[in-house]
Amino acid sequence: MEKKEVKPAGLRKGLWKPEEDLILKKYVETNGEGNWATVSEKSGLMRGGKSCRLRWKNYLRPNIKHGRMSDEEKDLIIRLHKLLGNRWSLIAGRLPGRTDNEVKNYWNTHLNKRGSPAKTISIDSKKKKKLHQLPHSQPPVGGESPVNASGGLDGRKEEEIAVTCPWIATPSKSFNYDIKSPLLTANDASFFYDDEPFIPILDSFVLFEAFGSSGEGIYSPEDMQPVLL
DNA sequence: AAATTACTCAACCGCGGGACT
DNA sequence: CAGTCCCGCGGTTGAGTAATT
Repeated sequence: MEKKEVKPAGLRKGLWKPEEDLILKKYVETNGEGNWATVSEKSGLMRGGKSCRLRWKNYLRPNIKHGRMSDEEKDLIIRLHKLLGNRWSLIAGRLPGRTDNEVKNYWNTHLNKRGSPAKTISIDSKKKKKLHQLPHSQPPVGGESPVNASGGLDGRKEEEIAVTCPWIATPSKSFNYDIKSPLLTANDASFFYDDEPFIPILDSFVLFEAFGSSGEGIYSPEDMQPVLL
């Protein structure tokens, strides 16, 4: 399966100019989102579809919030990351006006560096999807690594999943160890994007997945309780 | 004031998944 | 079922800026 994007010659790269933003914005307003692959030829923008989609999603889309993260947002990011790992789109989905890219950047620059210099909780990016995107890069609530508990994943070395955040590594000292629910109730509709309807069941599923559903007995139903809505 | 270093974050890249044919 | 296309995701890069020497 060849996935290489066709890259017509002469496509612009790099920072977007205000004129380009304007063109893209007008294009989306009249044609709607989607069909990014054809945006460049239809709008006259010399940009690839991916670039257009990213620009729209991260900057031009209505209700995008820029600027400093509030303490509440920081806290939520930390808590959600603890639960979900590097699933930035899921985390961003719970932060109104914030994009996955922004959350990811914020984590990497402001929050992750609070941990060890060990660059990242990295699972080899090529392996990550094979792991079914389970956030085992971070031990969930409870401290003990599910990897250790289950004898390792794909023979990964322990160093690779080294915990980088001391407040996670030492849960008893974690300021948020007794995590309640970082997720909101369905009633809190204003908290979510219009185009990302909040589905409690789905979120429960995500959390279930995040906590492991293979019956390894790491997390009892009691453990699950606080995060299930 | 100039040079260097550190930091931030916008954008790119490669990949996997799903829809469609 | 296999191939192709499009979309979206997470990791990484590098330009721009701020801080420091």
